[in-house]
Amino acid sequence: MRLSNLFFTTLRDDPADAEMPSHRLLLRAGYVRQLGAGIYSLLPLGFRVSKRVEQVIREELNAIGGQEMEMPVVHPADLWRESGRYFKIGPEMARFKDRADRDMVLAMTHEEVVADLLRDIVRSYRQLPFIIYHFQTKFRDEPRSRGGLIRVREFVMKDSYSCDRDEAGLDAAYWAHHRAYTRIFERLGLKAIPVSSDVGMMGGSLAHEFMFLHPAGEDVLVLCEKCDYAANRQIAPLTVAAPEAEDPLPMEEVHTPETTTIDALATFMGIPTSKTAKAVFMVTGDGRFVVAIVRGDFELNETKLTNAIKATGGMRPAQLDEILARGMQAGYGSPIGARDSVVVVDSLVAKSPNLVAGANKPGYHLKNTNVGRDYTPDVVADIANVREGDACPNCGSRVILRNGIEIGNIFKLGTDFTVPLGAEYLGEDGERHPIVMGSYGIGLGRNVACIVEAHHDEKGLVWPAEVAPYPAHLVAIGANKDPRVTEVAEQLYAAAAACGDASQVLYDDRNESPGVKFTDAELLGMPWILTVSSRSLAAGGVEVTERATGARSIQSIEQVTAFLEGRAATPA
RNA sequence: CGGGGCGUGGCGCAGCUUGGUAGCGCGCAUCGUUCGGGACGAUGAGGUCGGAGGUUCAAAUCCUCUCGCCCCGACCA
Repeated sequence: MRLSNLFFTTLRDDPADAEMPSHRLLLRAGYVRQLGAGIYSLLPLGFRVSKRVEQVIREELNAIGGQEMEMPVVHPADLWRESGRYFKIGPEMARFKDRADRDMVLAMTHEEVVADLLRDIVRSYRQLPFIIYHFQTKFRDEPRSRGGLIRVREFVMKDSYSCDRDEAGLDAAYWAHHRAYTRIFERLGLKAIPVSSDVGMMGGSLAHEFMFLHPAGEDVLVLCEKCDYAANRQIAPLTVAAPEAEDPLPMEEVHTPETTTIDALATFMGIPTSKTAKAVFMVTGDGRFVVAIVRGDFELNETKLTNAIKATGGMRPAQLDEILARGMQAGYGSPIGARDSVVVVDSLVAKSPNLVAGANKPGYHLKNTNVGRDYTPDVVADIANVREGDACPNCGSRVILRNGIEIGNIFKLGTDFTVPLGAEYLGEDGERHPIVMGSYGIGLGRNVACIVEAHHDEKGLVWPAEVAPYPAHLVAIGANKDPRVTEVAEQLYAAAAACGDASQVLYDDRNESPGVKFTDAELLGMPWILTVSSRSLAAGGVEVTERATGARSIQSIEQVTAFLEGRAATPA
């Protein structure tokens, strides 16, 4: 491809809106353009990267027996009513009516469509198992998109679905995906850590997320310093030992002015935060008011809380008036005196004697509160966040916390969709059984962005060869001074073009100064920069620069030609 | 949804406080010179100042409403 003809432009200045390197560089180098919040166009260069990522995924999924197909983006709402998700999912699902006034939705994912196809097509156990997948657009109206391409509302995802006779089959398909994902991320140049994760709105019994470590990641991972334990903090169990038993002391109200935070309270009382109980007021999506009690030295884990009380529709912090309406007091909140509420107490609180809790009265706390004696929780469960340095649930060593970006996930769905939709097969035993499903996703754009996060420098993009839009960037310098430069450059370009894909090389044939061409070549980030100039010709051929290392050498025209024709792995 | 910020030519920005003919850098076009690290000169094109309403003799500037985008949080896979 000649740069003089490529649909792109590079920007000298950083766009004001772009903060993350991936966002900034992909905009500046002319790979993508933003259309709206969380909605992007892929320009030809960006599209080629995306297609190459797609190809890596395709190859590895085909290798585990995946069959590629395509499912629609627009679905009848009835299908989502059948699974129940039409009612469970909030405004993040786009809903509209067609001209005949039928309710329609934009696909957020495709479990329903798969289950619908299964009930239509699968009759016998002989047709199982199989894995189907597609690359398709999803729309999720996230309340907030951020970080450029990392978190968008419209995106292409590879989603695959395993369909099995039983749990054992699902298990095999699940781990086959696990292995395929490991190979995919390796090939993409992404260090991906598989972590155990919450099953979330997908339901199911087992799930892993493949995480790319990044400070801007929205998930917190719990990683063991010693062993290979790795989990999303949303589900990492708390392993903190119960404090030593104490005799319960009489409960006592104390005046504690202006101590609306745990820190202020602990300082005022002269006690460690671990001797306090913190009340967090939440409202569930299904309308319940929750008083969650964790120890003062811990934070509430909303995912654990959600699971502990089987809340649907998520959870939000309660508003002040909602708290007051139930006779409780923000800043001095307490389970004692809670009414019209679900009281959920963290397991560790239940084992910690004589804690200082709020009195539900401004300026007052209660000393020596004890679960069971002073109040009776509706639920006792592990609802607190693991902290850095806590003990690993696996080996007991210290855990560390890191932020991560989810670049892929695998879920054991089981029969969560096939039962409600009636996707069954007739087994060898002559009985009807629901098909057992798994669901596995990888977001293309997010992976592209993470590849950039992992592979760039101050000059620009540095694509791994596996996903680079072109293997090489050919730069002609001083073409109007020395006709041989044009001659050789054109000859190299023709050699690349002649071997099938006319796009083996990006050829900067523009009438630009050397500085512009070099700067753009580095910004665009092809793995090899091939410079033809009077100087290189005098030295015996083409100057070959490896983008990643900056290593330069002069190579013969024959050698470079062999590379461009695919006969040599590298030009140097 | 809460908090904060920003909308002025393709990109980055000034002008707004104190109303008075819309500016700068880069980019773009043409010509010439240049050609191994974002060249130089000359000439030129390009903007309903996000939108609507209002105040005023006069609005980019003041007021009201509204739309959009970014960041933090809530939220979400």
